[in-house]
This record gives sequence, C-alpha cells and structure tokens, in this order.
Amino acid sequence: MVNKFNQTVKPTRLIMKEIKDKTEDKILDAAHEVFLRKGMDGARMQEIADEAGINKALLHYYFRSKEKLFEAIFATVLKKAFPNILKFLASDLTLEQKVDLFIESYIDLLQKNPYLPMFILKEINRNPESLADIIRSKVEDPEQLFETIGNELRKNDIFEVDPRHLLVNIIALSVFPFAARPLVQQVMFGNDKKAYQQFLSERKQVVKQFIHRSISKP
Amino acid sequence: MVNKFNQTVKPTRLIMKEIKDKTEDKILDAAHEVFLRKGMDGARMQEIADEAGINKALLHYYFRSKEKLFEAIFATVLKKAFPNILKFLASDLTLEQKVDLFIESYIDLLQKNPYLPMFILKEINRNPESLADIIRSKVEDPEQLFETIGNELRKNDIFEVDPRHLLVNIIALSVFPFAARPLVQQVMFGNDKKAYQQFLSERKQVVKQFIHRSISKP
DNA sequence: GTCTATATGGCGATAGAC
DNA sequence: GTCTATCGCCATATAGAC
Repeated sequence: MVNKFNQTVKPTRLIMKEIKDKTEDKILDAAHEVFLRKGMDGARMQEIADEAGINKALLHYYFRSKEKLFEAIFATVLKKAFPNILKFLASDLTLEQKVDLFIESYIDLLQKNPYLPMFILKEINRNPESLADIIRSKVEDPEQLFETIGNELRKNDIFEVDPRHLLVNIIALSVFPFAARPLVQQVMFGNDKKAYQQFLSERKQVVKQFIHRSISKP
Repeated sequence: MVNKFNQTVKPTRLIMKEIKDKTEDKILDAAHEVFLRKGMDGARMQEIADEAGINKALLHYYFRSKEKLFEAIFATVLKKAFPNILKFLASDLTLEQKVDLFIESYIDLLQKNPYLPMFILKEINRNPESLADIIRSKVEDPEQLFETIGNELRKNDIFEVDPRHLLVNIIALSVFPFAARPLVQQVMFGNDKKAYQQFLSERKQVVKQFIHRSISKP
C-alpha cells in the first residue's frame, strides 16, 4: 500500500495491531521471565513492567489483573511441561528406545527451562485447582494412559512394574536436580557452578541407565 | 517452696519463665504449622497469631520480625530434614540393609511431615543463603561424605555408581511424590485421596526395590 | 507479658491527561 | 495505547495503656 507521496504505509488497523502485539508480547515475555523465577507470590508487577520496559498501568490495560496475567503464563508453561506421553508410545521403537527418548527429551526441556520444575510445583501446591484445565485438555484419560503403558510393559520380558510408580520414578529422577538446584550445587559441589552443570549433563545417561537396570530382568 | 498458708508456690522468676516458655512454644508451634503449609511468602502474621491464640503484637515481642521468626522455624526444620547419613553408614549392616534403613526412615519422616519437601524447596530457591548454616553444622565435609559412601559401595560387588547420583536418586524418588502431591493425586488418581495414600504406602517398598535393582549386578 | 490502636510502607489497581 | 499521579488496601511493625 502506497500513499500520495509514494511512501509505503499500512492500514491503520494493522499498525495498531502490530504495535499491540509487540507490547503484549513484551509483557508476556517479561511476565514469563519474572513469574518463572519468583512465582505468583514472589513476583511484583513493578518488576514485570521494568523487565518489559513499560509501566505498571499498561500491564493492567492489557491484562486486567496480576492473577489474570499469571494465569496466561501458567497455562502456556503447563502445556509445555506435560509432554504427550502417548506420542512416545505410538512409535514402533523398542520399549528401551521409547523410555530413552522420553527421558532425553524431557531433561533437554528442563535444561532449557531450569526454573520450570519449581514454578509448577509452587503453583500446584499454592492453588491445586490450577491443574484442572490441563487434566481436561492434555491428559484427558489418565486411566487409559496407564492402561496403555501397562500393556506396553507387559509386551516385554521385564520385571512387573506399576506404570504409575514407573512414571513417577522417571519424572522424579529428571526433575529433582533442577528443583533442588541450590541444595545440590551448594551442598554437594561446594557451590561450584561448573561442577553442578557437569552433574546435570551426566544426568540423562544416569537416569536412562538407572531406569533400565531397575526394570530389566537379569 | 511453701508460703505461710502452707500452699506450695514458686519463685516469681520461675513462674514468669514458665509462662514465657509456654507462650513462646505456642508461637513456635503455630509458626511451624503455618509456615510449613504456606512458606515465608504465603504466610501471614495474623494467621500465626490466630493459630497460637494470641495477637500479632506478641509475635513481635517474642521475635522481632517475621523474618526472624521464620528463620527460627527454618533452622529446626532443616536440621530434621537432613538425616545424618554417616550414622547409617557406621553400623555393621550390609549395604542393602543400610540403604533400606535410610529409605525407610526417610519416607517415614516425610509421611509424618508431608509439607516438609515443598517447604524446604521453596525456601532454598527463594533464599539460597539460608543453606549456609546447615552446610557448616550438619554436612561439615561433603567431599568426605561422598568419599565414605564411595568406599562403602566399592566393598560390594555392584555396578559402579557415582555416590552423588545415587544419593540424589534416593532422595528424588522419596521426596517427589510428596512435593508433587496435587499432581499425583489429581492427575494420576482422579483426586482420589485414598488411592494417593495407598500409592504412598507402597512407595517405601518400590523405592527400595528400585534402588537395589539399579545397582545390583545380575 | 499481653492487649488495642495506630503508624508505616508496599503493592495492586484505577483516574485522567496526552 | 501509554504515561503520571494517586487511591485504597493489606501486612508488617510499633506505641502505649494495662
């Protein structure tokens, strides 16, 4: 689109929309950053505004309240944090490969989002109802899921394992070193960041091996 | 001590002291209760006062600030949460027995204090410096601890295992189902409290078996 | 030591100019 | 849409009577 001075212009609505999106995105990015580190209770609207390079009033203009802004962040984060397990099960890989793939991609995710575990743990304990959405949208039928995992397990010559305990084990082993970072880093490695990172990078291999040894028959 | 009417009485100072202790203990109990559920950020001095059956002003009379009161609670809780691992190693039990004993007593502790994991995780992430004390007083020399565990492991004909990873694994498997209670209970058991409790009571056995299979050679 | 009343500050939220 | 200024509340903390 070109005006009478031959300058390219865009329809006003589009310009508005782009500006809006830009600001809204800046807010969402900033809120994501702050909420993930501090959680709902610890975060301050002022800090989010600073991080986004705007002021508090604008936050309320785009999202009516802190609670609403938080919910927007929580919903997207929660989706990311619940990998679709059925997707892993559907492929025609061996059980061992499926488990490896799941562990590897999950720890990958956590290394890119180290604050994710505590963010979710804090919120689901603060407000357990916040889980209801995800249950409906993502894990539609848990009963069915564990049934499927159970069937997959029985196809293999391994120890009898409760699917729920197995899943909890895999997630626990993956998540804990991130959630307990200060503990692991300070107490186990004398606050040596490098040593802690090294520990994390060994983790994928360790968890995979650990899980397989725990279910494989001699 | 007897007065002129032959009634037993106590010196005023002692009476004062007892009253003081009673109130102080009531405060500590109440603070323990509230802080463990809500954490430093989520707790309210009013709620602690109500729980103790006194008013807010008294809290500040006994402990100067919320922060100081919290520190008092955190210190005692942290001590409880760090079992003396060397104690378990010192006995002349087999490795398997030592591991079993540790897991069993630790999960026992968590069942009696289900809020303990999240309380500690939240606080060490909010204020990592809070760990410094415990490091000095309890886990004096981590290097030494893992050296000792490593030696113990090498005495047995098992897979080569990094003591740090093994310890993290044991704690992760024990702690996670408590820290992630809403997740496990709602998502895995359709919010069936009984089923979740049943799951927890199976946990000791599961974790023990899991650990042993993962380190035992065929 | 314990209470009521109040000061003080911070934070979420809104009003209103531009 | 964005800003400055301000309201109103709530939580920690203190003053002061008893």
